[in-house]
Amino acid sequence: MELQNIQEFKTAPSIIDKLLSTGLEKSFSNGEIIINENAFINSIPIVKSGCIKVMRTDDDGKEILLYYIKPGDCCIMGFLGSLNDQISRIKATAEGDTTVLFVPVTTVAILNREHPEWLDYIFRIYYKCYDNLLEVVNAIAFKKMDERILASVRQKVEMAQNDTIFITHEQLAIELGTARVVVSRLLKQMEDDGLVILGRNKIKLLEKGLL
Amino acid sequence: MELQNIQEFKTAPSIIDKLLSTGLEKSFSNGEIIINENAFINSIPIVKSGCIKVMRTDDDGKEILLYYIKPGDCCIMGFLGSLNDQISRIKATAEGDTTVLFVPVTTVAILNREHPEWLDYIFRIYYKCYDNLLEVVNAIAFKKMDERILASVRQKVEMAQNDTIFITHEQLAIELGTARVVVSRLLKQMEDDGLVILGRNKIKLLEKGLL
DNA sequence: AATTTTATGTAACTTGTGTTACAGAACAAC
DNA sequence: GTTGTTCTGTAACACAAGTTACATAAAATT
Repeated sequence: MELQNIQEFKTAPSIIDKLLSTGLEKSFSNGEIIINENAFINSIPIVKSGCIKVMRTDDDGKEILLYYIKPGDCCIMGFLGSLNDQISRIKATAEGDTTVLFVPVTTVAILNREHPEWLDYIFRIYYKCYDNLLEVVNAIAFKKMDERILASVRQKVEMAQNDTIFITHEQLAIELGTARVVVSRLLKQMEDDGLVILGRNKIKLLEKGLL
Repeated sequence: MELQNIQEFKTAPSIIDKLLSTGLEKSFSNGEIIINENAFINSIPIVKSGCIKVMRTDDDGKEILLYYIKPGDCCIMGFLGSLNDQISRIKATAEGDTTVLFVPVTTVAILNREHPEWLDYIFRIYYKCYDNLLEVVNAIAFKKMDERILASVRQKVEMAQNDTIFITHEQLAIELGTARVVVSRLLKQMEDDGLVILGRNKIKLLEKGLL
């Protein structure tokens, strides 16, 4: 995904010039930390390729997955935190090999002022993140763990564009904020129900599990 | 709270003029619905006095409290939803007598373009809401119900600036997305532990409950 | 091949929360 | 005062999820 493909920038190529000329491109391999919890942020990461996984970490080390940032999107929390001179309350890691363009806040300040298309972009991404977060709240508050596991597997299958995903129960448990045994137990149940087929380090989603 | 007191507007009184000349002021009494779930939004509510309570409603009618919008703040989700021609996924009601200035999206579009101070305002509020939501996620995911009840009571005590709040267990239960019996049970436990004193329709927070 | 590490399966148990049901208390309406 | 309504207290139970403990299986390392 190149920046040219971001819908708001198509009519304003000068935005892209500004981003590329002042931004710093950086690559990360799977699992690498991009933004640490409690890190001070002074630039905004725009995903060029790959994917960023955004987690919230509790004071006592428990984590939970918030959402993924896909190519063409940016980490809006980084954006806002930097504007408000705040510290990040989230942890962002690379999901697969990922290339990120870090845009300094000084550039953002200029773009805010001079390019309405940039604002359209920011507001669109913000809405998306916010909406995602609301879904997370809803899921944690009202859904049972088996539903949440299935939803998570479905999402990963869709992202991988492959009915088989490669992940351990432990990793899934961390993302969902629960314990490994719980995930193993429920996945086994789902296998008995014909929703998935399990293997070491992999989960295959069957047609029945698609809906 | 008059708009003059919003920090970003102090150096840009023309924003206030624009808001007042195009906005529509409306008053609500306690509990009245300001934005309905699934309502289409075409204006942004800025709270002048009182307070707006923002809840998320599940498909099957279950609710959970997201946050409060206090005087000088605005409902950012309404803002974004309107920009993206989206439908509201939240329900906003008046918490006590509340006066709201509804600013049409057309005005917002102009302000975005012409007044950097307006953007500063929007971004500040946005950050605040986002941060609030993250705290909600954290609470639901990792805190036990008794902690959440106590936190809720503390928040209400602070907002009321009075150690006694007037609320039924049922109302508290709805806000926390649980059942009334659960709240009654845990509150009673908290009373036994000397954290609160209970009465019909009221909860008094004791010093021991403050920390 | 033998050993170690990592991932999974399973059982037994605890705990927190949701559910149902009902009784009594406080309050409001008549 | 009597009646009806709303709120709270409590008990008994159901169930989802967390916890501990250990066995087995698969992969990696030596």
